[in-house]
This record gives sequence, structure tokens and C-alpha cells, in this order.
Amino acid sequence: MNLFTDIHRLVIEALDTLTEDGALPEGLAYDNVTVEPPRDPAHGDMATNAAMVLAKPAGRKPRDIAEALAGHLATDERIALAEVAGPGFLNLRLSESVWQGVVQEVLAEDAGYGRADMGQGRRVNVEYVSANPTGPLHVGHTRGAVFGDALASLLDFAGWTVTREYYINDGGGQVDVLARSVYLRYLEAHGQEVAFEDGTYPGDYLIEVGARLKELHGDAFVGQPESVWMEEVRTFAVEAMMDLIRTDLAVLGVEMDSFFSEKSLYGTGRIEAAIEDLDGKGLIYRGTLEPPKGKMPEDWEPREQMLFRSTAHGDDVDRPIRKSDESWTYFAPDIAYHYDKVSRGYDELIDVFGADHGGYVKRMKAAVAALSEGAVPLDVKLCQLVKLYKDGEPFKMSKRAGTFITLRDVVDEVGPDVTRFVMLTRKNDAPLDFDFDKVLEQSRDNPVFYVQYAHARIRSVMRKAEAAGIALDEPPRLEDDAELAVAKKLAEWPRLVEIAARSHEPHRIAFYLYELAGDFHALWNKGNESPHLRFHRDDAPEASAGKIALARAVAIVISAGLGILGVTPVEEMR
RNA sequence: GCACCCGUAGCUCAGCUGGAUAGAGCGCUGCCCUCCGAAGGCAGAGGCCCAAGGUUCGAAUCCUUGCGGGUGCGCCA
Repeated sequence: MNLFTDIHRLVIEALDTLTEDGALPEGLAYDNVTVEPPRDPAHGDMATNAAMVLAKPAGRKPRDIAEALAGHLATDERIALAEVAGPGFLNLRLSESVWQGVVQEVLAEDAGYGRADMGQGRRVNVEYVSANPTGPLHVGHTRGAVFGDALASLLDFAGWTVTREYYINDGGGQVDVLARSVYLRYLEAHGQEVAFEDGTYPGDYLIEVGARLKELHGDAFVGQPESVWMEEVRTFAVEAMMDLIRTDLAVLGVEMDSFFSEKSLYGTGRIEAAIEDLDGKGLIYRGTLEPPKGKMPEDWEPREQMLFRSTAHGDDVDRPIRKSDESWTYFAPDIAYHYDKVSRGYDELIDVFGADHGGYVKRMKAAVAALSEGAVPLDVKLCQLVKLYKDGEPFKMSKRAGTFITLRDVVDEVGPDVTRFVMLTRKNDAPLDFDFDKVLEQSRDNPVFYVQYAHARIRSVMRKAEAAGIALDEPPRLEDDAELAVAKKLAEWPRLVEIAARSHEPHRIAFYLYELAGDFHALWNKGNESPHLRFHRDDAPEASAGKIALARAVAIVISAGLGILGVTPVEEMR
């Protein structure tokens, strides 16, 4: 249940009644009528803009409509006060029993509180990470991994059926480079001197792979031409890298439902099938592209190639499908991959990319729009760069100097929970500063700590109360403003989940938790000055039980919220 | 040159997809521990929401233009 939708429904019913009474004309559209928490608590608990939105189509003054509406709403027992304000807002103050009810509901529904059925079971495929299988995951991948994973959990919580998918780029030239690099390590394992020239991966992580290759094949490949070993070494190397990546993801707590191999699209007719589908829609043709304006490539020459008419679906220029040597461009398997996703019957698709793939969004959307004939929406979420800091100083990354920060480095340093939460304290399309020292700091300016601390405080109180024989299943009692503030914040949770899910923005969950924790800490501290507001009171067990009910509700929501972010709520801090 | 993202307190950023007097943390000023964990809380100062137009009852939010920053722009994926 969502209190805001309840009251929204109440407002709509009242409007219908006004229409029946002839106070409003028939057939008004209520689409823009909203019920929201006002920014200023002095304006009440909720406000509706109904009168202002309907004034024009109804041909009546906003304040008149508001007055009439107020009269009807005031008869509902949940509404303590309805008053017209400003240009025609209708401010509602809800009766205290409503907030009491909210807390009780949280306790009753427990981890299910805030679950929504917005998705109505629709199937969504969230593709993320999808790093090339050529090495360990680095910081940039980490953000994408955390974001995609949290978004997937969020959508699941909001009622979608979610598939978490990883697209393995194992079909392009970079896996050949990987194979050659592993081959060099293999020769090295046989005692040969090798040189890592440009176009090979010199990373240490391949030493072990080369050694394992030696164990498996002995010297069968030594001194042999590429044609002999390429296929086998490549498969072996990709497999090894995917093991590495899977381990990295596991360390972060990310588990994919599905891995999709780009290679499986080649030589199987699947790319051809996707292109044929587009061709059947008249979107494939042979032509010559204009050179890009402003920045002319040095070796530019006009060239006829197979093109996809992506401009028919909102792209800026048509995109090449085949290279000049008639092999596929990287775009072709991507089309086939998304064709496959559409064929698998997903109702919605989400791709999580790094910001450097921004230029890729329009053509991908065009492809999906064409393939699904507009039936399957694709949302592409771009994750901006992560800038690393150490004690306030920029942390320089350089492959050459060996200071190449991997996902593993970060998680080993600060742990998966901190890594995940911090990665979600920024909007996905805003750059993120990650300071190794600050994220471990135990203070209010570290949101991870602040939220965890609130949860730990509550669990601490519950343990002590239990030991003191105080009942933990009493109904809540709310008396103080600070308590009501917390209850009201809890009432916002279901609404926030819906907003975050609709906008595909899991960071909103993190910010909400920070606010909820703030309200809770304020209440906690008030207990220092006013002992009767303390949660745990041996002198008044019954009152204490009523207070603890509220605290338990807070812990439930924090726990649920952290669950969406993939962060473990802690029992105690130390 | 074109496309996408961004521009909000001194700094780092939220702002509920158009609502009322624009918020938080850090930093600055002043308070609150014989009291459930002060690892916390309260209060104050600090803003022409980049600029100019437009849409309307109402704009930080939507549209246009300009300025400033980031990313990308056929045979790398």
C-alpha cells in the first residue's frame, strides 16, 4: 500500500462526487492531478494541485474548486484538516492514527513493505558490465556493475520480472590480441624470452594463464604458426578471463542470470537473420556515407558499404553494417544480440554503458525500435567516470606504471558494502569522486556509515530490550513531532520506490535512506534531553515497547532499502 | 562542425519527471554528553538555480538561442 496513492484515490473520488453534484462539468481529465508531500511541513502532510489543474477546463476559479473539494475530503476520517492555500493548493493534514497505521503496516508487511506491482510482472532484461573478456574488471566497470545490479533489484522490488545479463564481447579482434598475449606467456612458461609489443596485453594476470596452457598442451604449440593454435588458445584464454571476471563480480556480490556470447552469433546465421529482418523492413541499403564534419579522418575516402537506415528511427546518420572488406562491423552483432533479446520476448530492455559509449545510444535505440516495430522500449543508462582519490589527492592510474586500479583492489581496500553504497550516492550520469579514506571515515559526511549506524543503533536497542524482557510486538505509540516525522518518512518509502523504478534511478534509494537515517538520529538524540522519548526504558516497559515498534519499522525499511542496493545492514558498528 | 550529458551555497552534490519562502553534507559561527553508543544532535550565516527569451495559474525543472565544461563522431568493440 502507498499512502499517497490512497489519498490520491480519495481526491479523485471526491472530484467525481463534485461532478455528480454538478459542481464540476462532466468529462474532466484528472491526469495531472497529483498528491505530493509539500516541501514545507507547515503546509501539512500532503498537498493536491487538483483545483489549479482543473480550474481552466472547468471554467471555475481554483479557490472555489478547492473549497468544495475541501468540504468533501474533510468528511473522511483520515483527513484531520483540509485547507486552501496559496494560488489554490489544497493542503491536507492527516490524523495521527494514519501515521500510527503506517508504522503498523510496516511491521506487518516487514520486508515486503514498499514492494510495488508497477511492473505487473513484465519481463525486463538489464544488460550491464559486459566488459571485454581480456582482463580483470577495473573501477569503471565497478560502477556499471553496481548500478546495473541495483537497478535490477529495484525493478524486481517494483514488480518486474528481471533478467541480469552480461554480453561477452568474444567475437572481435581484441580476443585475438588476448590469445596472442597468452601465447607469449605460454612461450615464457617454456623458458623463452618474449617481448610484449604494441597490440598485446602485458598484464601479469596472464602469466598464470600461460602456465596453465603449458600444463594442458605441453609444447604442442611451441614454434607453431598462429593458424595452428589461435582457435584453441583463444577459447582457453576467454574462458580463463571469464572465470576471472565472474570471481570479481562475486566479490562485489553481483551475480548474473545469463551470459550471452557475441561469438555465438557468428557463423550461425544469426547476424544474417537479424539483418534480413531489417532488410525486410526496407531499412538496409548500399550507399556511401558523408565524411564526418569538422574532424576529417586522414585516410578518408568515399566508400560504398552496407548501411542500416537508422535515421528512420531517430538517428543522425545511417550506420555501416559491413566493413569495406565485407566483414561485419561491430554494430552488426550488436543488432543481432538485441534482435535475440527481442525474440526472447522481453517487454523492456535496459543497457548500462560507460559514458564513452554515449555516441552509440541513438543507433542502438533505432535498431531496437526497428526490430521490435516500436513495441519494446530500450533505455540506455550511461555511467560517468569514477575519479579515485587517496586522502584528498587524485589517485593516478597508469597501466604502464602498474598502478592500474581493479575492482578487486577497491573491494579489498574498503569492502563490497562500502563500494556499492558509495557508487550509488551519485546520479549515474554525474561523475563520481571516490576517496579511499573518506569512504571509510565514520562520520555524518559518509552516508554509508550514517545509514548503517542508524540500523546498528536500532538493533542494539532491540537486543537490550529483549534482554530486559520488554515486549517487541507492541503497537506503536507516536506522541512527539520527531516521532511523527520518522513515521511520515516511512510513509514515503513506497512512493519513492515507484519514482526510482520509473526513472531507472537507484541512487534515489540511497538518498532516501540517508534522509530516513537523519530523521531517526534526530529522534534518537532528542532522547538525550527528553528521557521519555528514549526507546529503551526499563522504568516504563510498556511505553518503551511502543517506541521500539517505531524503531523496528525504521530498521525494516533501512534493511529493505540496503537490500535493493546490495548492501548488508549491520547489527553493530565497531 | 554535429550529437548526447552536465552547469544549483565557498566546496561536493540532491531536488520527487511543472508547484508554495530552492535543500543536505563539508567548511565557517554558537550551543547540547552524571542521560539507550556525542561515531550523534540543535541553531545561525551563506543563492539573480550559467545568461537571455518563450510556453502557463506557476519554471531550477519543459522549448529556443547563446556562453562554459565533459564525452563521442566510417574499416576499435
